[in-house]
Amino acid sequence: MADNEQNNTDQLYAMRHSLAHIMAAAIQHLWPEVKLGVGPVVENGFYYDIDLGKNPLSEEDFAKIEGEMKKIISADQPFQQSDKTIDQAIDWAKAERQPYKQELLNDLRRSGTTVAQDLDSAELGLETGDDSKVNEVSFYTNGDFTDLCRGPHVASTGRVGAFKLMRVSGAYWRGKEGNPQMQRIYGVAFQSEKELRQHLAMLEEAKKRDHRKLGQELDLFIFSDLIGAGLPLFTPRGTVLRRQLDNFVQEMRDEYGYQEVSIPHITKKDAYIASGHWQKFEHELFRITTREGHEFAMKPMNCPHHTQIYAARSRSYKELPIRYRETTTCYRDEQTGELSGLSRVRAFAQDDAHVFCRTRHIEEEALKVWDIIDRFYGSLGFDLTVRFSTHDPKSTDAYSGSEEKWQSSEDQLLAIVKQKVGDNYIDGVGEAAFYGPKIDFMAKDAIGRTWQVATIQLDFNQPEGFDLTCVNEDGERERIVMVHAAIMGSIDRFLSVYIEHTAGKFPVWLAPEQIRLITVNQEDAITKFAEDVARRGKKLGLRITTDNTNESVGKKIRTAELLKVPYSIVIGEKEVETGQLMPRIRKDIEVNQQHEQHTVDEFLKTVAHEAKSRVSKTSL
RNA sequence: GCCCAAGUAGCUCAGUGGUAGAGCACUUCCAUGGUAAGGAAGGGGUCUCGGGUUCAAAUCCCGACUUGGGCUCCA
Repeated sequence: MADNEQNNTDQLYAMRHSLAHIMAAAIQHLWPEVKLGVGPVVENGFYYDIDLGKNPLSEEDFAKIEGEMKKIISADQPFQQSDKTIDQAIDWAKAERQPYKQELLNDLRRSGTTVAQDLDSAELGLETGDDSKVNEVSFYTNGDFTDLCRGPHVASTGRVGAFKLMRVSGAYWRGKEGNPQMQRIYGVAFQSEKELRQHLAMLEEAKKRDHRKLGQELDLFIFSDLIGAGLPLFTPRGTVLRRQLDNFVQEMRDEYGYQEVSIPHITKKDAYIASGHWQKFEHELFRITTREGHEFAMKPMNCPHHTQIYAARSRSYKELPIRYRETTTCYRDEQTGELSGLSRVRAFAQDDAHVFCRTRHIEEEALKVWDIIDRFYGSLGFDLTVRFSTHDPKSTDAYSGSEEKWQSSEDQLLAIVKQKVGDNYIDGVGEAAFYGPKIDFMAKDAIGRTWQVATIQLDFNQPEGFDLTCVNEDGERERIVMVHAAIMGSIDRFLSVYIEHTAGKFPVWLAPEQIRLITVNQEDAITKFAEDVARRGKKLGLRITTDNTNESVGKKIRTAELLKVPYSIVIGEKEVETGQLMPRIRKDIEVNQQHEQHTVDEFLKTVAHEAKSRVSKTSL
């Protein structure tokens, strides 16, 4: 990062941090009884956690708060730093009746740290030098408001740029479920009005692209109160999308020697005891008790089932790697508050695959998966970043297996990461699965947001749990390893990302409906001609429909346009006479060639070729 | 699961204690149309569900369900 860029980043941080204080001060002016939590800087802005007891504030209060903030800003009060000893600080918190601050300070005195989260130490006046014992804490004052704070701040309240309060939501004190719920007031802030406006415009754009909205408008999927929360139902159009995306992935996998398998959706609980999932995820399983009292569960993942296909007979090292793939639905009893559109559901299709292999195969197998990931996301227009997700040595009970095993498998994966991207990856300490480290892929979408998508996981634990072996060159049983790989991850979740990425303008190969024929009227010759074109299109594998309804041409064009059909073609007397088509092409595909004439065959073949080659741009 | 907000026709929404509304969609009729909404008529709602307050509840209160914004969680 260039120096002045770094300066800008620091400056923005100080502005946002200062705004958190100004907001807290404003809220305290308006509600003197407010109990303050912490108020850090977050992406695009800041928040402050507050507690107003039984009279919480609502978004309707924002205008009032912003007004008060503006007063503080125009007063241009200087931010003044001062130090207190811990005891003085605790006395201050008591005198101010700020129990949350007092709790933080007490923790600080007790242990030299607030124990909880990184967040806290960023908030506190902690100077955690070499010595963990802290004696002094830092405060900042502006006007009549003083807060425990490490800084930095801008020089005075007049220098905080442009901001807007966005929303209020619940948040647990110090992020712990057992703690009281506070209110978190979010604001966004930028150096200039222009940047703020740009950010708000991006949010508007995101709203327009919301996959829940587009799913409704483009007739892709629905939810039913009768069926239940988090259980999406896909319409014929949505199902085409899923099928096409999945075919793409599975065809690539087959190139690399994967074989499709097929498993039932329930299993005895014993499978999850063996895999280690039971003790960790017992409460997130949909459980079923048979009439004879046996306990089953809906499968929340597929690895245990797949291991049993592998383990059904003894395997020679010569057969390895064995690669199973399967796109199949998994079921997880997610908490209702976590459900959201297609992003988080209770039943979702995974494009899952498991490679059973020897340690020496890991690199090659991981690189094959990586290759599929590159091709898939490349062709859909996503940029990927890589996260190397490792275990957190500090919380050992979250993971299975010995520290030694973890080290060696992480070293192995890291070598692969380095080979592919050098140092160009994010460290994901604590992001590993409980059974092994992962390489996770984050896709950046068309409006700059990133989403976790694909994953390659190394697993040395389940082969132990299920006693998976092969017979090696010496005739001995040798422990194997598993590589888990999902390209889309969950198709449902991937669709939510992809719908928002494309704003519903799917490339021809994915479009639920590729060509729509629009008849000018319902005369026999015209209807017959349209039927003939449709028949020929279908023969070429195209998804082609005819709108022969008794509506005006303008209306029918509008309908096709709203459904974002790539090609619509008006069919009237002219077409019947000349045998030429003048396609109306969706604007994002190709602007210049609207209404150029093509023979029916020429047009259909070009579109069919376009669909088959999975390119995004028309070559008409 | 927790905090806050919302739920009115298939969809988007108006209606705030006194007989349920609009636009689009749907049905029928008229018009037979040329690149983003032709015209008319009609059908459709126990106001999510269950309790309560009231002479009277879509409207106020409580609970459940669903949705949204967060928190917590995510194999």
